[in-house]
Amino acid sequence: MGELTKIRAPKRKTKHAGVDKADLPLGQILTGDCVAAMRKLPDASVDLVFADPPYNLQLGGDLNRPDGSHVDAVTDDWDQFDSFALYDKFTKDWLTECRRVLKPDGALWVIGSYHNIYRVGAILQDLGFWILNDVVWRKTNPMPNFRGTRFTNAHETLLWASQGEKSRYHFNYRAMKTLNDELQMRSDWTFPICSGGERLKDDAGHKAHPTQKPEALLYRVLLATTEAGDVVLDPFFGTGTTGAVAKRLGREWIGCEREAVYRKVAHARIEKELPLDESALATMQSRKSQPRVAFGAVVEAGLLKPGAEIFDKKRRWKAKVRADGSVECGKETGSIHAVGKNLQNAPSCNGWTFWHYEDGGEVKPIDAARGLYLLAAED
Amino acid sequence: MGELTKIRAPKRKTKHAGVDKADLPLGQILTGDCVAAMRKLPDASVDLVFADPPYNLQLGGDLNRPDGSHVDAVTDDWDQFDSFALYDKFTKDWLTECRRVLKPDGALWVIGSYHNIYRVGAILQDLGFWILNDVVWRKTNPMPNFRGTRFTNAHETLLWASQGEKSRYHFNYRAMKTLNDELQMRSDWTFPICSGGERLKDDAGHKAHPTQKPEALLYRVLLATTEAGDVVLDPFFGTGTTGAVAKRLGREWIGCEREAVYRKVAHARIEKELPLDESALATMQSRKSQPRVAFGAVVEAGLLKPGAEIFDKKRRWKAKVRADGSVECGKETGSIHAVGKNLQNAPSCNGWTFWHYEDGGEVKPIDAARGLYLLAAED
DNA sequence: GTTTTCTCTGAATCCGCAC
DNA sequence: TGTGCGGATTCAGAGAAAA
Repeated sequence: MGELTKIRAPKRKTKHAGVDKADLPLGQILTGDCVAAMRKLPDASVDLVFADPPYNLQLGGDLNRPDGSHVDAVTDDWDQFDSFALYDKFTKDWLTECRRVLKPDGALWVIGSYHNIYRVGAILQDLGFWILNDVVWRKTNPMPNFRGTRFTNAHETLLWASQGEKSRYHFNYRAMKTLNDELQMRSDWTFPICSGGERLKDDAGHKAHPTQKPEALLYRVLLATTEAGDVVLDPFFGTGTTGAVAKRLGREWIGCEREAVYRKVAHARIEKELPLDESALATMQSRKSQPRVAFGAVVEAGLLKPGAEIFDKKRRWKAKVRADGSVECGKETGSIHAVGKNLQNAPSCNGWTFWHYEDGGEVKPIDAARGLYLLAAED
Repeated sequence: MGELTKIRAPKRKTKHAGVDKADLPLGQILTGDCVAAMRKLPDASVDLVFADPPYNLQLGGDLNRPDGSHVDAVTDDWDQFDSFALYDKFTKDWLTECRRVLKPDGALWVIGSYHNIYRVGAILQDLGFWILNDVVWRKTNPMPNFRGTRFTNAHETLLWASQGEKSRYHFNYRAMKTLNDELQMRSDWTFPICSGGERLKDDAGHKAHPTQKPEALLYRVLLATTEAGDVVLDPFFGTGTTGAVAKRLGREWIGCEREAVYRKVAHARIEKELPLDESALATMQSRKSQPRVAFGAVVEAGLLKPGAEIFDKKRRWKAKVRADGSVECGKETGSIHAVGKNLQNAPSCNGWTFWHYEDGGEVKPIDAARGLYLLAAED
C-alpha cells in the first residue's frame, strides 16, 4: 500500500526547497496596506495569488432606475484614483510584491472590469507574468443598463498568469473536465452574482461589502489551479470569500485587508466554514496524479457490493454490479465505461462519473467510491 | 405636416460641418501600411473604425525599435521587453491615426485576444479614447486545447470606444433590443467561428486568410453603432469582411491592406455582395429619435379635453387637464412630468407613461393619445 | 399550506436640447 | 460654458406580502 501512497502524493515539482509553512501567517488577515503587509512574507512562499483589486470606476452623477429608485453605486474611498498614472503605479506596486512572494511555479489570478483590467493586464505582462488564459465571468443576472446607452455590462474578466513563459504552473485539467460534464472547461464561466443568503450583511441589514464575489467563482479558481495544502494569498481580502472557499477546500490561506470592518466580518465568516471531508476532495483530484483503479477492485474492497444497483444521474438506465467488476443492463454487459457508452450510443463514456449509487440516502457518482478506495489504500 | 416627417428623420447631430464624402476613397482598398494609408484621409471624416490588428509580433520589416534602430521582425531575437515595446508603438501609431480621421462623435471597435488586447486597451485609454463596453465573442466551436494544459480559449474580446468621455457616440439601442428578443443586448455575444461556405478559400483550396472573422460579428457591430450611409474604415482589411457587411447594410466603407493577395480576394468578394433594399434595412427606432410632442398640442387637437381627469395607474393621484396643457392636482400644478415627479417625490417622471385616462371604458396611458396625434400628423 | 404579486437590488464610467 | 427641464430608460432573483 505504500506504493499507492507514493503515487498519490501531489505531483508538484519540488525543485525549489521552499519555505517552511510554519513561518507563514496561515489563516491570518494581515492589516494595513497590502504592499506593506506582503513585505512581511518571505520570497517564494505562496502557491497562488487571487486578487480582486479596486476597479477604479469613474462614475458621474447619480443614477436612477426607470422606476425612480436610486442605484447604490460603489463610491468608496478605496476605489478613488486621481489618474490612470496613479492607478498604474498602485497596480505595479502590488503586482511586484505578489511576484516576489509567489513561488517560481506559482500563479496569479486577478479579476476586473473594462475600467481597470486592460491596465492590469498590460502591467502584468510588463512585469514578466505570462498570461495563461483570460477567463470571462458571465453574469446570469447583471444590472441592466438603465438609460439604454450601451450594451448591458454583463461580464467581468479574470486573468490567470504564471510567473513566466517557462514556469510550470499547476492546472487540474481532469477536475475541470469532470466538472464540465466531460467537456474541456472553457474560458467563459457562467455564474449568478453574489446575492441572497450568500451575501453578507452588516448589523443593520445592509450589504457588508459592495463587491462581494460569489463563492462558486473562487471554488472553480482554487479547484483548477491549486492542490489541497497549497497556500493561497489574497491581497484584497474584503469579506474573505477566498479564505472561506480555501478553508472549505483544504487549502491554506493568507489575507491582507485595510478595513477593520471587513476583517471582522471575514473572520466570523471563515470561523463558521467547515472543511470538506477528504473523500469529497479526493473525487476532485486530477486523474493524471492518481493511480488507475479498476472498478473490480472497488467491488472487491466492498465499497460497492456485487448485486448493487447503479444508475445514471437522470435514472434513465439501471445496471447491476457483478462480482468481477463488470456491470449488466438488460442485454448490455461489460465494463462501466463500455456499458455506459453503448446505452447512450455515445462515442465514449466515463463510467466513473456516468454511473451513480445511493449511499445513506444520498446519490453519488461511483467515482466517490473510488475516492474512498484510494483513501483506504493510503493507510 | 411635411414638417413632422422631416423631424422624424434619424437625428444625427451635424454640429461639425464634416467632409464631403466625394473627397473620400469610398469603396476602395488603400494599399501599403495602414498608418501611411490613413494619412491620405482628411481629419474627422469617418464615422466608425473597425480594426482587427495583428497580434503576433511578426509585423513586417518596416518597424523600428523605440530607439529608432531597424528591426528585422522575422529573424531578430527580441527580448520580451523589446517585443512588447515594439507592439505598443505599432498600436499607438495606428490608433493615433484612427483618432485623427474619426469624427468627434465617431467610435472605434478593436478585436483581439489575450495576447494583445490588454496592450491595445491600455493604449486606447492613454490616447483619450473612452471605453464604452468590452464585448466578448463567445465561440460556439472554439479550437480545443489539445494538450490539456489550459482552459479552452473559447472567446475573443472586442473593445468599443468613443473619442472621449463627453463625445456623443451613436448606439442603436432599440435595434439591438429587438435583435435580442426584446431584452437588452448584453456584452457577451455568441457566434460560431467563420467556417464552411463563408470561409474564403484560395485557388488551392486553402483558407485565404488565417483569421477571417464571421460576418455575423460585423453585422451586429455595424447595426449597433452606425446608420445607413455612414463611413466605416477598416485599417486591417484582410479579406474584407467589414467591406462586405458594410455594403450589404448600405454603409460606405474604406479599407487598408498591405497584402495584394488579400486585396484581390476582398475585391472579388465585395463585388458579389448585394446591398439589402431599404425596407429590409429599416430598424426599430428609439423614442429619442421621434419628434417631440407637447402635451398641449394633444389637448389642442382635442384628443384629451380640457377638464378631463387623468390618474396614475394605481389611482393614488388624480389630476385635471387644463386648456394650456398643464395639469393640476391639489396644490401641484405644472407639466405632466413636473406634477408626476413632485407627487411621487421622485427624481424624475415621464408624464406620458405615468398618467392615464379612460377611453371607452378602457384605461390607457396618455402616451396612447400622443400616438394618435402623431398618426394624424403623418397624413 | 400554496400560489401569485409586489418590492428591492446588483462593481454603472448611463441624456440631450434649448436658452 | 452652465442651467433647466422634457422625457426616455430595466433584468433576474430573492424575499416579503398578499391572495
